[in-house]
Amino acid sequence: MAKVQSSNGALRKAQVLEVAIRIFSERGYRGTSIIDLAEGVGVGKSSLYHYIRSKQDLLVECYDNVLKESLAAERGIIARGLAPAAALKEILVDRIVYTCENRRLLQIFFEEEAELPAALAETLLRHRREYADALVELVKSAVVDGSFQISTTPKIVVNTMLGAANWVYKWYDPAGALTPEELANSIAEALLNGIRTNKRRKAST
Amino acid sequence: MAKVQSSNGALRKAQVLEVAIRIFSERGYRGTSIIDLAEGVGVGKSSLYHYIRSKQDLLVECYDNVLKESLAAERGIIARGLAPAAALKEILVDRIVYTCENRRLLQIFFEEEAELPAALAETLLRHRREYADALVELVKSAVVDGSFQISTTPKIVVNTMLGAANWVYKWYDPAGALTPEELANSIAEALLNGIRTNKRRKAST
DNA sequence: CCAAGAGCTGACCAGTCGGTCGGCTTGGTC
DNA sequence: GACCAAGCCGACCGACTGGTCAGCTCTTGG
Repeated sequence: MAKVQSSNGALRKAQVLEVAIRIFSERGYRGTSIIDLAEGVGVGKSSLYHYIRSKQDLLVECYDNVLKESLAAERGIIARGLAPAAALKEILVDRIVYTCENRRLLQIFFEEEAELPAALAETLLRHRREYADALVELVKSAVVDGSFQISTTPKIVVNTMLGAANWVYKWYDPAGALTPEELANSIAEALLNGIRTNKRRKAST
Repeated sequence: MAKVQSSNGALRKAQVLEVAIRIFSERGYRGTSIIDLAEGVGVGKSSLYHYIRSKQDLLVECYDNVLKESLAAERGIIARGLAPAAALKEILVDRIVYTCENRRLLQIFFEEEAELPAALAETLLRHRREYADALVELVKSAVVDGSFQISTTPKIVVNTMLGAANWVYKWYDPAGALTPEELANSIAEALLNGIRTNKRRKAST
């Protein structure tokens, strides 16, 4: 009785990943023991191994999720054929919203690279480059079509934007006043329109 | 012979910290064993304990260094009484240069918070808030005096700028073409002048 | 009503961890 | 040439790690 002899199995597996994301993000991958995870799920530690093959597999799954989601989102937006500047903004906003809604997962994604098996580490690097390169191309196009006006290289511009967007995982507060969408639009506009060093305008009201 | 029965002691201690920064940043604090550090320095692991009290002390020292340096730099610039917009840019540039020159240290600073003893974790939070608050005040002043024109809250603007600046530790390549100063100026200008979504200009050439 | 198997477990394993300790080596100083 | 402390080390400690395994319990389908 009481013990429900459980739930579907696939559900349980998803629950394990969910718990892992929470605890990995709190204590770090290495600082989290299998027992921590088992307690988080509410089972003995041997039971975990019915759902995962190893602790590292959980981490790999985290990276796979982020990688797939990120690239798919970027490609999807580019495929819509918007003007470069508009596409760039959409990608930025989308990424910030995603980051807000998956802070813990993104923290793991950005802070546990050293724990990845060599093969995945390489894949990660390749996909990151691919992601950034697409943005660089968009910036170049936006400069050519006149909608952007940049004072440095496209690569630095892209890294600056990505930094501002990714950093959100460090400070976004889900209990805050703004929704992820509002926040994302604010940041994207601040970046694209600039904080505007206003050299010849006077302040009124 | 050959074995130098060593160097001053204080030198040795500095060397230990240097090695620790390198290896912590490569494998993570938890992924680094005392033996790794000892091998890095070239001594047996018991010998390390002549220079440090514990592994955690090394980490604490990393945080102390960054904390002291960051706040001192910010205060120093503010004390010079520049116009808010100019002070903001100086702080930003200074921070980016510092980040370029201490990538590994900054990586530790941003990614090992979970390993800190509770007392230091609190101090860290307080100092971070202090650092950010000073920037928020500068932004507010710059808005009031008309030199900035922002479309969102000062706090979001500051977090956006800090994100772009701090993220540099993730991608700055010391072998790259730009010096830290050049890079810092590029980023600061991109942020402050904006990537400028240029709505009424036409593209020529 | 029973066999099957999914779900779950405690006991166990070999390895590693951070840290300690007693004592050896060595260079500098009287 | 004797002494001494700084520097250094191998051996050791208890705690904990990720992972395995044989076997128990309970639900379900025939």
